[in-house]
Amino acid sequence: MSNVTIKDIARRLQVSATTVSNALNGKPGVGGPVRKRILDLAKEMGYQPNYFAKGLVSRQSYAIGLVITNIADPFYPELALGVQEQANAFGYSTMLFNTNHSMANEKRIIQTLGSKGVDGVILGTVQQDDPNIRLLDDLEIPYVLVNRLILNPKRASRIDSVSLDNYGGSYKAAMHLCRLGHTKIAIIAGDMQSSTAIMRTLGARDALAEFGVSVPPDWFVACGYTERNAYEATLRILKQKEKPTAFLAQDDNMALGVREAAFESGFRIPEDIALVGFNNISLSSLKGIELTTVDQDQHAMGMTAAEMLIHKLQQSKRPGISNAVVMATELVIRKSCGYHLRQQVQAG
Amino acid sequence: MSNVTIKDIARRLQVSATTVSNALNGKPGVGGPVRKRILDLAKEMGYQPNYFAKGLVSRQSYAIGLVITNIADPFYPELALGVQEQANAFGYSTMLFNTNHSMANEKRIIQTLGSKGVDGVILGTVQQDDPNIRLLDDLEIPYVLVNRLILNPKRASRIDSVSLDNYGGSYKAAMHLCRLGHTKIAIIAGDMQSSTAIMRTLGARDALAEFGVSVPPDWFVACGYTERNAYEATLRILKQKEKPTAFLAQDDNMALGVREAAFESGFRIPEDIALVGFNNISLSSLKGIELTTVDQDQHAMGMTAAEMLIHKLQQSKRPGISNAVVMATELVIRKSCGYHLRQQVQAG
DNA sequence: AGAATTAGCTTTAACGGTAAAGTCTACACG
DNA sequence: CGTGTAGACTTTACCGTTAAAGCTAATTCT
Repeated sequence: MSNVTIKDIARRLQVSATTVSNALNGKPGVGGPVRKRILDLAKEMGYQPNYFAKGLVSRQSYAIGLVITNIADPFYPELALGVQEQANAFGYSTMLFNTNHSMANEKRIIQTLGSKGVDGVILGTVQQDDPNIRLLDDLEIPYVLVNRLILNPKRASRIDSVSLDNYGGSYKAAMHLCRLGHTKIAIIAGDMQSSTAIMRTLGARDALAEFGVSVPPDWFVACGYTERNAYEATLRILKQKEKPTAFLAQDDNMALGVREAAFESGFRIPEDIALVGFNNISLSSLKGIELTTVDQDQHAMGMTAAEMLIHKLQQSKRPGISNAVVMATELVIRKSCGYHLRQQVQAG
Repeated sequence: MSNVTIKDIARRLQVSATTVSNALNGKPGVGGPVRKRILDLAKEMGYQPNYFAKGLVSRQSYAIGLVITNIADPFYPELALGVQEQANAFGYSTMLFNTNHSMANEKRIIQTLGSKGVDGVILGTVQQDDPNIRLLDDLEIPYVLVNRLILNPKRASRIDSVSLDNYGGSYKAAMHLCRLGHTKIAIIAGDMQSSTAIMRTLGARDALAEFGVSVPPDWFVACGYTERNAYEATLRILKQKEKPTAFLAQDDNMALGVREAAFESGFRIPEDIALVGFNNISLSSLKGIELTTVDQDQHAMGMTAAEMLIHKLQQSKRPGISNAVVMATELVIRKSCGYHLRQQVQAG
């Protein structure tokens, strides 16, 4: 941090500190020649305004916090990138924090964020009964939820959010399996405290119901979005006498866990077992994986969330209007459900 | 940000602001009963110290910057996670920035970081003739290089860094191909301005030289670490009359690009073409991919870099000692080179 | 007992920047 | 020719916290 201050410049030019400040900030009340001398000297001396002093006066940090579960989960990097690009475009910086799915961590992070004076927070980790929303309210930190939301309509109506059409995406995925004739379907769900898992489960069940299909309790496992847990759950399911012919994973990572477990148990995908994921992470398109999954645009979601937050920060006072953006999802049909095989049969 | 200040507490308790400050910071000179009353009231009123005021006095932000090329590159999330975990453990927060491989962005980011008053920077994007190192010096921001370094011994001796044994890892990878009998080997290199690519190239060439193998100019392509470029370069190489039997990719992403291009050109891996990557990103172990690659511990690298930086920040003045940690690499043999086929042949 | 120390507090000043209210000059206007 | 006023600048005060120095009364030392 350079240690040239406004006062140093003022002293050298025999003017007051206020004049220097005004000149540097393009404010009126400074004559042309003086202004030029100030600007020139500031550049020459490498003047950098002191962030803390500015923040102390303006109460603005131009920093926002992004809270996610874990940046190493392939779902998040694109989202984080979107947030950062948009934030930077508006002159904001981003502080990234990982909760590792722990509410206690979430709490600590929010407190840290508060004490660091961030202007706002983008929260991607809320759970349904999350007390930390209250904490944000108490600390008077503006926030926007991303990817997840609060379903309770009483609370939701006052909260800004950017989320996915999880219900619709999951509905489409389940429909796809039903149309391919599957009736024995297992659901590998995420964390049922998260709105994503709740809505994806709802969408899937509604689609299955239309075909009169229901999922036996043994075949519905909530795995908390980890590949490892999905892998183990699948091994267990595939050891049972009665086996499903299709797996609906609520996340591509978990789909990969299912995939590994299926292979290890001696099944082929898609010939023996059909598999659908959710999120369309980059590696799901790789040759040999070619996972049928639900696509959405994490990057756009991140950008939208950042834009929404900054917009909120920039309007002087809370106008009482809350905004819930829902982003579209799209089923991407690749090979893990065997749809391509069916087409060949039809053709022949 | 709560707006309870030390002065509010002082007024309510009829003591001076300094006494409140001392009590809250556990400093001596405050009597037991008064101290207790201050602490209780502070908690009751929800006092949060003002970050800017504290920073203005202490000149410490307890924030560090992490500069990488792109968080969406699977190489970085684990590194970022390691940095953050270690930083948090020492009470520091992390601001993440992506250069997108642009030096101009890197410059702007460093300036932003300077003006935000970060205590130090972990830089994962330096190039060989990088002028932004000078910028960091000028701004007097302590920094540590991670993953990349400055090779020029004159400059390097004064710079802290955490890097990989890129030479050794690449040497081992190339050796593996040579021992399998390959003599027609293409190298898909990264950005030759980066130390990683330079050292990996050196290691590979030295290993090949031991077997009398050299790489024709057409078969050496610097792709700037992107899957897309690697894909295109491979398509081009595989259209030539003379084709390599093995590809040495300096990065797993690029290896995946090679893989897709090879499949698309009608070749099988490993039967027709052997492939080695570098980094051992998580998806390289997936069934059907099973990429032979060079493993290292990004998480540990991130943690080490953060620890080194914070250690540097905490020792009062520059002791003049610089520290260059090199982390081990290990060849992970999977199926993309056909080593497992060869064993079967030997066994049969 | 008188001097020296100590605990427990207060006052002052400073960190760097800026808003608000002043001062001073030059010039326009009736 | 006096008055008003706009422009260029300065002075003062404050943001919230803390370091340094100062004060007072009680305690310890000799």
